[in-house]
Amino acid sequence: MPELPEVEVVRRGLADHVEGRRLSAVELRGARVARRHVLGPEDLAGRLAGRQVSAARRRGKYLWLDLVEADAAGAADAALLLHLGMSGQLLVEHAEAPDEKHLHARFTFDDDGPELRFVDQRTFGGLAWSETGPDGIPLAIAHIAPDPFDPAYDRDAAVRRIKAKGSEIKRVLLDQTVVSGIGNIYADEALWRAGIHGRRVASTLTKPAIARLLDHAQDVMTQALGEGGTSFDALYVNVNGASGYFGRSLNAYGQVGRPCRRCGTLMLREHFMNRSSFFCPRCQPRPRTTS
DNA sequence: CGTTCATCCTGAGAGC
DNA sequence: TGCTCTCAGGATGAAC
Repeated sequence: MPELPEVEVVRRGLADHVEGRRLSAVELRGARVARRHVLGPEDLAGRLAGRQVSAARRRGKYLWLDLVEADAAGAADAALLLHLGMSGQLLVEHAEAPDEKHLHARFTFDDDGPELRFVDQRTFGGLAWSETGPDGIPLAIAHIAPDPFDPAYDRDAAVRRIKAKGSEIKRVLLDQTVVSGIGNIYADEALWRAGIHGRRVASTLTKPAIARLLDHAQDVMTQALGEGGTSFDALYVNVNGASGYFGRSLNAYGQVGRPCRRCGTLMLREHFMNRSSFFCPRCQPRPRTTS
């Protein structure tokens, strides 16, 4: 659900509200939310209690809280990894607020401040403990490529990898091991801006075209972040429960039947990987061969 | 090895 | 109203 801009909005909220605070207790409801933690929810809660949050960080759509022993000065060597999945929310709330229907985790701190809650209707998201590598990235997400805003992002290297792929370009954009952070909305937006149909085979694109496509993806995510992210409903909110406004600026995603904002041709929708793709048939001509 | 697909869930909205 | 069906901002492991 949330893609890079929406996750970054959440990260900033975490940085504002939990950095520097010391966890007193973590309540985990049900086994599913911590299913990635093989030792079980009790073990996870035990590891977290007493730890201090030194930073809220992000790579692609993954979030994590760097954890240190209370008042320690050294670099974090462990992290609480968080993923919002399709419907996850992290909310900063007072303890008196009634529990949400799909509340899966409650983090309380050893101060008088508000608690942090993980709420997730579908529970595709979840929490896990991870050691941190020498580069500061949790080992559990070592397979996730840098996103376009990461200092480690190497656009030319990404272009070369994409150029070598025989898959359709939209699949490659969604592949988090190539470039992370791009999901279904921003893939469609970037393809529309670049005038490329998602079913084009990646290797048939020129390297300059691939580079432009990646830059469009970066640009559209920058703009979305500037408007607080994209939200169509109350599911996609920041830590204070507020929605972003980029939905009004979408040119492709969800625009089926409306005129293309560039050429006026009616936008189309097609099924793709058990979801949908939206495109302009004139600006983004479908390749002759579909595979 | 790389690639594709089904699957995990709940709820909203459409159509009958 | 209520039922059935489709669809949803994602990632993963199993199967080829």
